[in-house]
Amino acid sequence: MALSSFTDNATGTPGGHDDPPEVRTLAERVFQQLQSAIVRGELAPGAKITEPGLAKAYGISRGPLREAMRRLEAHRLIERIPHVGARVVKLSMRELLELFDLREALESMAARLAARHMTATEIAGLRDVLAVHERQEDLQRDEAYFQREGDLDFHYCIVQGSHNRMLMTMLCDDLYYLVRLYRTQFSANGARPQRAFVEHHRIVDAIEAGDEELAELLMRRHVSASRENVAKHYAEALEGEAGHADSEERSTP
Amino acid sequence: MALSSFTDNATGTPGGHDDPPEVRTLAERVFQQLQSAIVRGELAPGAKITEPGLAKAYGISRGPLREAMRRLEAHRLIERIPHVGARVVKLSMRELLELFDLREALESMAARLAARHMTATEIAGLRDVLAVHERQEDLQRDEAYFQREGDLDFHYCIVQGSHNRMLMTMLCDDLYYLVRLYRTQFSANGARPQRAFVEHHRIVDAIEAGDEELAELLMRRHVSASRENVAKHYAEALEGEAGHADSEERSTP
DNA sequence: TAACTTTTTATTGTCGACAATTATATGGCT
DNA sequence: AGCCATATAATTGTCGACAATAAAAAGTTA
Repeated sequence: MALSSFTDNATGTPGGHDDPPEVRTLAERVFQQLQSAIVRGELAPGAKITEPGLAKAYGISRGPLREAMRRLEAHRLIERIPHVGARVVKLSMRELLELFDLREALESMAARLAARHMTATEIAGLRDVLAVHERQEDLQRDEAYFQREGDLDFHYCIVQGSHNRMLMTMLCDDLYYLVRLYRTQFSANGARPQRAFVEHHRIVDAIEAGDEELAELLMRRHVSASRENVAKHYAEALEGEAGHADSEERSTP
Repeated sequence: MALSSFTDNATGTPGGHDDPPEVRTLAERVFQQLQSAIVRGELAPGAKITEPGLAKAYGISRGPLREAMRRLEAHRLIERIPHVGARVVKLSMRELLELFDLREALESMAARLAARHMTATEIAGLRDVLAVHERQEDLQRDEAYFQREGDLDFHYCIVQGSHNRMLMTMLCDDLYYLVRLYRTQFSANGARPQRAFVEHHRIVDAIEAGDEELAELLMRRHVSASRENVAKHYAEALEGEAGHADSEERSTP
């Protein structure tokens, strides 16, 4: 059971093909398209979003577009100021570290619940995901993919295994999109694949053993280690280039 | 510093007075009004929300109303089905327990961060909140108030003390409204004020001592105890009245 | 030239109306 | 009577246009 519904979810980048009426309402469709565009970096962080521009670009009216933007705002992918406008969110390093704190709290709980509720078939599916990652890593050393999407697939499975629907929506519908946004924004290759890989295996072992506390602890360390890794890379990059004029005010015509 | 911005936030229930231009846009105003109406139970759980009806009731057009509804949907206060309609959310017992798991994860993290980051003045303000609660409880035994709003004020302060803005918005803007909704929906008086009170004090002690792990542990137990208390009450109420015809399909004219 | 005021422009907020879809009511058939 | 098909009604989805606000440009004065 290799899930691909999370990795490639965007139904129709501009020019895509969606013959079956996947989503029946315009607002829903443009929401997904904008969500994907922002997460992939096609809409630059901090870029101003002008309603007539986007409406014309997507060939729809401003009504559904505004509803989609309201949803994006609630998901923290854009920031709006009344009577002024909306901009694509631009994560600062501080907010990135805050995001890791949230992940540590929520995903460790997810691991605990997964150890309590996950079925045998679900655990088998989780092992399959790890096997796919191992093959991917072993054959072509495509660490970027592993760290970028595959890692999230693993965490995605754990959350699903928690059988807590609120936790699932909160992590998968909200936080993970921010995580992916940060990964494209900071071009964070992460690059500690083999270590993360063995940590993943240990977590699955704990889940399979039904050891709630161990699963929680290991997941907590796993996320915390990832956080420290990011913080370290950031500190290095900071002293490497001190003071650079960053491009501001990019707009979308 | 007794904060009242969370307890009584609703700017203008129908018939209220808001002379200064508090919120400048209609969509924002009707969003807050609907949010308050839902949480207070003025809009019954499961009630169908019809757009022309609400638009006429609030004296606005359907455009801003739909934007407000999209925000309510993202905050999980209403549920929408395309081309069918929207209903006020109706928390099941399972979802309520899921909510407690989320609170346990997030608020324990908040307590840990509060122990790390809270300033002396913030801790003093927190003590003031507890003092107010003590007076309230001691003088008039108004346990309902204490358990209903005051308890949330305490948790609200802790979250503020975490200095994690993402955590703040996630708990205060999303989860706490669901908590209040559940409290009105289940008419959950809770009724373990003195025990919760001493637990609150212990948590503040740990925060003041800067003991991150203890603060986290105590908060975790505190939320978990509240969860078990609710589950127990539910089990009792369940065997008390077995099989009752519940009113369905209440609409808002 | 620099700073302030006024005018112009563009974007956002709001509204009413039409089209598409679903729910409801009516009528016909076994 | 009960069930299915049709027709009606109501609600949702979408659009274009106007009003209100903010940003940008032009003009004026020291």
